[in-house]
Amino acid sequence: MSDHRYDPHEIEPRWQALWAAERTWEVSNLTTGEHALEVSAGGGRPVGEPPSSYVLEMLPYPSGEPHIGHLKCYAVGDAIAHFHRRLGRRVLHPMGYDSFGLPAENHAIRTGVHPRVSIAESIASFQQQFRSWGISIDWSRELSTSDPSYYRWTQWIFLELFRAGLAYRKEAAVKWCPKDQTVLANEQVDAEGHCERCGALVEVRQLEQWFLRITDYAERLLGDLGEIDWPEHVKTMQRNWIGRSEGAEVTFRCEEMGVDYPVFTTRPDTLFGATFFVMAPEHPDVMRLAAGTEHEQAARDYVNSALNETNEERGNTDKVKTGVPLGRTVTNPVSGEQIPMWVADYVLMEYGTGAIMAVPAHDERDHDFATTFELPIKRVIEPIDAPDDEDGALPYSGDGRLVNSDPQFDGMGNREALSAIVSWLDREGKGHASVNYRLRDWLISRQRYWGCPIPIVHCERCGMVPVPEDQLPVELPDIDDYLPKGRSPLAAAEDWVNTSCPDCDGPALRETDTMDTFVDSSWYFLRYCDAGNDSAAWDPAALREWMPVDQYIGGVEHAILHLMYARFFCKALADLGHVEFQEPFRALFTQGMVTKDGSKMSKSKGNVVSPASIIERVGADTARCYILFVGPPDQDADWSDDGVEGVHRFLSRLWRLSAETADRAGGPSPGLPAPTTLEGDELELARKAHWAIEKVSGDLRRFAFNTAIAAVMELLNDCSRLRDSVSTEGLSYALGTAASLLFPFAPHACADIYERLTGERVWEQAWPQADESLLERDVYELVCQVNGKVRDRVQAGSDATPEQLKDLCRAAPNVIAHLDGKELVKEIVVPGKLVNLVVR
RNA sequence: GCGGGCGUGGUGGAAUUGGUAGACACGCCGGCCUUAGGAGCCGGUGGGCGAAAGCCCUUGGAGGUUCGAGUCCUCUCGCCCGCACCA
Repeated sequence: MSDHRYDPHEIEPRWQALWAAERTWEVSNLTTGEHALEVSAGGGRPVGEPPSSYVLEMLPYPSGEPHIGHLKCYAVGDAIAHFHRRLGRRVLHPMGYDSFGLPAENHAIRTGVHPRVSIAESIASFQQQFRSWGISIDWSRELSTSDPSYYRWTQWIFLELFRAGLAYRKEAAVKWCPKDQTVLANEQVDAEGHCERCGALVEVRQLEQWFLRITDYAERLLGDLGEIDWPEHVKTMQRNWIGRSEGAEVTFRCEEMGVDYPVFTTRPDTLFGATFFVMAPEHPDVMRLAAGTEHEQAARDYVNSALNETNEERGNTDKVKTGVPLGRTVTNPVSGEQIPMWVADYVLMEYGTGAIMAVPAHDERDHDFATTFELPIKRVIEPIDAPDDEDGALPYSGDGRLVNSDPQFDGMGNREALSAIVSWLDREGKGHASVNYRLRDWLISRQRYWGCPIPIVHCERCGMVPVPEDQLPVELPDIDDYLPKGRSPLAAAEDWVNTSCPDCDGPALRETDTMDTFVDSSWYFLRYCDAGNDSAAWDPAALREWMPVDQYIGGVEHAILHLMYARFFCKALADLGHVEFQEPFRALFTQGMVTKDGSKMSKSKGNVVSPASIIERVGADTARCYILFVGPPDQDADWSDDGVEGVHRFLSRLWRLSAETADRAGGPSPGLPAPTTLEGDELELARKAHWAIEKVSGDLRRFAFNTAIAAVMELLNDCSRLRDSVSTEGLSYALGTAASLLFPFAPHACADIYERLTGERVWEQAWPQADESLLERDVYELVCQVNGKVRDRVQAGSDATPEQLKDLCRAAPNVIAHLDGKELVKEIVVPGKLVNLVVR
């Protein structure tokens, strides 16, 4: 035994230094001309591989230090990036930081350190650690969303949306976080009505805010999901969030007030069963309707208490229904009946029109309400299977035939009646077919300091005026007091706020709200394509080269918000002529969480495994391999220190055997020559190497990194077993292949091994190709079954005919024993696998 | 309630198209080497019966389709995730 010892602390920094010095992972844009020749050469790319690849992991929020989840995400992305490179593709694999936002600002409030300073420290820490992980990043394109050179273009995009009418201001009932003192997007409030950031109970306030018109894109956001290679559960979440419902808008008229009230319903077929009408407490007409009636005071009390309810209280479906009558009626447009108007908190202002027709016989909620307040319940749909069952349970929401409606509809199937009734409403001018979405417009303004300023000036004479492009960026002024006071801290920066109108030069005030950080991250992947451009957000030619992103990688927690917003931005920018594609991310991979002892890592539980400490102990290659080996990367994985040791042993054995073999060979063998005489163990080992090539290549394409690493482990196990019975050349070939295949997961150790064995750089080598002739075996083990049970195994030639296979099976000793005295009724032959004899 | 997913040895997991269940690893047991081992190497390891050959059982549970089911179908239990008074 020689004194070779696997020492990641020597190996890893050495290769990192080389990659940094040579800028190995940088790619330039072909449009600059530098690489124009390279693309035509094709670089030995296999047929069917596109010339370029954009591999992107979701950009990190730089807070403190990277955690184990980052390690997993970048281990996955880096494996894909390396694999694509070695398939001959030019790979864009950039890095940046989502550096605006509340955590940095709250930290500033606590410590007095300016967010710009604390963010810079975190970024330095992230960058240093990412380099210590050996991730193959093109650092020349690094960006930070809080940098004026970046947010200048965030502001430019905002103004493009503003000019197109896609950014607008309106007063609305909005979610307000009393602790963070800011407005939140609907998506940032959890189901129980808590602020996603700080957990405080969210309140509702009427405020004028900035919105982006994402609802205009609801249909396209839904439809285009069919064209992208995303996990089905993420697409489902987006579909549910968009919440498309088909139905009709039907007008109910209040004759006393002379006002028409449209409602949205998915069940116009039940219109004849509408026995009352309910408005949301927030509906602007509620108090006007109740005024002067005996119910005025009760209605006022009810609305006040409903508005003070939390979402949690109000959303509880088990709660007994509450409401009060308004003392008015509306006309049922099909029956002409006068039905009473009510106000109740089970109707939501933000969905549909804020008012509903109530059909207690065929809707559970309306039924509860009608039961509580003894309102009439009128069945208009009868189940077809039980037409005589007059006492059939109500509410009934299934299909059936119409009863108690109009003679022209009675007896019709309800689905047929639905369209017939809608056509009738349409002809009478009382309604029309309609589609409703759950999706709301995106509220993007925040009354906070550390965000991208909204580039608008408010002028007394000209109104809202966009800041001219040549005056961008509107830079964030430095302030001393970040404390939220219900208006943006920017409002206190008077020198900055007071400005002149770009149009009339008169006195004007700057908009003091900043943008939601999701705006910053909705376009960063475009900026990477042309990160250094200081005359435009991007050169369209640069986007043409890289976009859309070939493989996007990140956590499922962004399944709805970030991924929906980024898709919306692309579609809006495409409509404005700035990009030429509709979908930003062709393929998406969502990695699972890393837990410890079965639960989420957290400081309070004291179960945090820090990447820095694990790398200090076993090195980056081991940490990266372990996190990919522990299980399928889209599933949650529990961190185990014992498991890490196992992977470390594997890398040690691979490195040690390779170093010894390189010594034994007396020097590197360029080109990794395969052994020429292939027989016996030599052949067996070569076959194993080619089996591993085939296995790892397939596994990488389906993100099965755990089985890919297991295949290399098997190859190494064979190398160890056969080390003394094969030639040094044969052993070198197998070990070099192992290193080549494992390189995407353990780049430092594998670069080191490959150089020792061949003198060459593994990342410059084409991905190995399996030799078909070595994948086929001339003999294999034929499984012999009787009645589906394995009874024996015999050697069979690959070229044996089905008849010969049957004969072999029938001749197998243990098969004979089970055939004894039985009648053979059927023989199933699966060539290459098994023969099954069916006997009676 | 609606939608999606999962359930395999002591543990993490494998089985890609309906074709040998348990690859690979952890852990455990035994052995070698060692002054020592939290180093390294070799062997064993789903359960039951058996000296062995071998036989039986086994992928949450119950049925079904099939020559053959972890994989497909029906029902059922348990867990996880998303949405939820969305008209």
